[in-house]
Amino acid sequence: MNHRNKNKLRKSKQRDRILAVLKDTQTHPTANWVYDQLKPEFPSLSLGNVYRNLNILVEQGLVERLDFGSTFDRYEAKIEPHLHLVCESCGAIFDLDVPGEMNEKLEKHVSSRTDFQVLRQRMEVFGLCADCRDRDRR
Amino acid sequence: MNHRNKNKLRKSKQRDRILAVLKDTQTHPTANWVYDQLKPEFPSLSLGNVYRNLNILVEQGLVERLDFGSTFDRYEAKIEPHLHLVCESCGAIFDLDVPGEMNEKLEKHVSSRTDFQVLRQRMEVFGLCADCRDRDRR
DNA sequence: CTGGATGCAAAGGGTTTGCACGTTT
DNA sequence: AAACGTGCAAACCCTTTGCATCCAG
Repeated sequence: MNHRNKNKLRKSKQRDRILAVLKDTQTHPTANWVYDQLKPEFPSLSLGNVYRNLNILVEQGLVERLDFGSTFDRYEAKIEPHLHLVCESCGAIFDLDVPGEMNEKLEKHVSSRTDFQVLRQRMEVFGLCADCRDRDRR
Repeated sequence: MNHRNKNKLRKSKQRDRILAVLKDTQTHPTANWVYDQLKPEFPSLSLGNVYRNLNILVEQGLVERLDFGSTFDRYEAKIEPHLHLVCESCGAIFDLDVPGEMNEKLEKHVSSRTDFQVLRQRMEVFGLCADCRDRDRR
């Protein structure tokens, strides 16, 4: 898919800042949002380059690509495993910790029944956030 | 997003067959795969119409759209909640049951800590399937 | 008859890529 | 100097949509 060699990566201010922006935010931004954030800082920045660097960061394992039902990808800097609460009405995404031991339990469950080697997990809950639920009640 | 009225849906052989194909398969097909399956049966079938009907079926809650990292959507007929094992090497997707009570536990966890109303859950595990793991060992 | 369903082809829209130039090592 | 990084714009590709036609109710 990609023939970049991990050992040959150079420093790049743009890439550094893209990662920093992702680490700073509590949201789960789109590539375009990241682009908007950095455009003032790098007036010549191109959206294509944001995509390129996001892909590199994902390859490096520093950033995770999120794929919800929406039409475009969202990204987040990799942190502790956590649960995503996705509002199906307004699209907001909230983070929550995973119930204790649940990750371990799930992995054991898979290992005990299959030969699949688990590298990472994803748990998501879809529904209505408080605001949208209230709005629907009117 | 869509202004179709659920009460005004008519029967359609194409839509019936699309759902049937999804129910018959153990895989998690793309729209194009479904199209290929049905093209011999409906020589005039168009890919656009497959997409239209898949969207209708998703709206009706009969089919679920899956969004993994791949470039195109996959679909599956709605059945019992289950776990997806996604191979990051070959893209294969396997189903597995969810450990007992885990769904309930997760929902209680969310309800007890937020005002988020849970409608559905998604649990996925990414890693390497047996074949790909063996291949990597060579 | 009426209005949803379909085929066809064109348009959409997020993401990727080729190329020439800029930058890091 | 060599090779990766960037900007720009065009290309990609899956998905959606407009429109004339078809068909179920």
